[in-house]
Amino acid sequence: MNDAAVLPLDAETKVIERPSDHKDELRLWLRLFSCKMLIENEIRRRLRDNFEITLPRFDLMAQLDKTPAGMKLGELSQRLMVSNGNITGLVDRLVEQGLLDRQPAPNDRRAQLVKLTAEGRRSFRAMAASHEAWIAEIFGDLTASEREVLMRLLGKAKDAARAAITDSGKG
Amino acid sequence: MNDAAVLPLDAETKVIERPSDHKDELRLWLRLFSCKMLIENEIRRRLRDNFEITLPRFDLMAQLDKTPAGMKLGELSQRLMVSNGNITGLVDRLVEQGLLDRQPAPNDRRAQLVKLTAEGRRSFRAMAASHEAWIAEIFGDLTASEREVLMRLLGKAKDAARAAITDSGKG
DNA sequence: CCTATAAAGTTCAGGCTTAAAGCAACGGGT
DNA sequence: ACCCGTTGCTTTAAGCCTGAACTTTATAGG
Repeated sequence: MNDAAVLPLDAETKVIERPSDHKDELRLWLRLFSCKMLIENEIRRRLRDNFEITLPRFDLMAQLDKTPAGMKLGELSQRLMVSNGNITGLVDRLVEQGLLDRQPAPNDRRAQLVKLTAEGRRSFRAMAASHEAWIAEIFGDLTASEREVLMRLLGKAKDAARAAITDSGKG
Repeated sequence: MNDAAVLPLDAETKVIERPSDHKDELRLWLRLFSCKMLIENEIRRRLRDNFEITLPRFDLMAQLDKTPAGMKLGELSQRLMVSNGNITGLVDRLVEQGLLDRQPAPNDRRAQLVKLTAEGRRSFRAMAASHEAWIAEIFGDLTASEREVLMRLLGKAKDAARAAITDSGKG
């Protein structure tokens, strides 16, 4: 997933002469992947070193911080794009840490509403400030307009991906 | 990590009036993340449904397919950007499946060389063809020049991230 | 040769993640 | 009221992943 792994095209994997291969799309995907991996690993390390928290827990708290009214577990699962059962365990651990609060949802005895506790919110806000600065630092070498273009193209890629997914009958 | 979670800026999280916050970098990161997640989940599903293989195993085999001479475990760990111990287990399972082959490295009794077996190579090549087509399908809505720009900007982001990481004394 | 340091892998505990199966509650149709 | 498909969540088994401690081998300096 590293450039060094992709760029040195040897004789076997030469791209040029083939009429309709798709090596460049593949390279784009690999670069997207490695870019994400690089940043994520660093953020994970800093969250651990500075706040002794894992990235998944931080991400979950970030979602909750945006919705003070609380969220249902299934909603969290959609936002974080992970499986149902994953959220159950993650919330369990955060509740045990005293950062989250589960309560029955009104009008639906199946569902639960999850919120940040006061401590959870305080704790998250402190971390979020640093986190935001780290991200800004990492993307600092890009100009505002480059960031804008990147944002737009990633949006387009995302839409295209979603279209490809529903076409293939994921539902 | 979904746009729906990011775009609806309510009163609390308004961006405009603040002079030097970094919400746009954050949104860029979130979009990169969700874009990767969307594609990865779909690829994982297709690999599973069509070939009964996991994404990490496929990725590892992809690295080995590029270097017929074989790779050391540490090299794999760097390329895939995952930890050492992770590779050990992944290789164990692939060897057990008969897709990989471990052998002692020449001139260094600590190291091992890992290669695809004949079956592993055959198996990978079959999967790789489909995989490449899927990626092309997913990125199909982007024009060649859009892909080129995206590639360049992601490269720049990657370099910037690497710089930020080594600056902070990761060594 | 001897020692110190570094490097390559492994092991371990703990946590993250998925897919699949299961349970309870909802809601529409009859 | 009853059935039935759906939804919200939990549970389980298996696999993925990390960080840290550890073993073995290599390498450099005396």
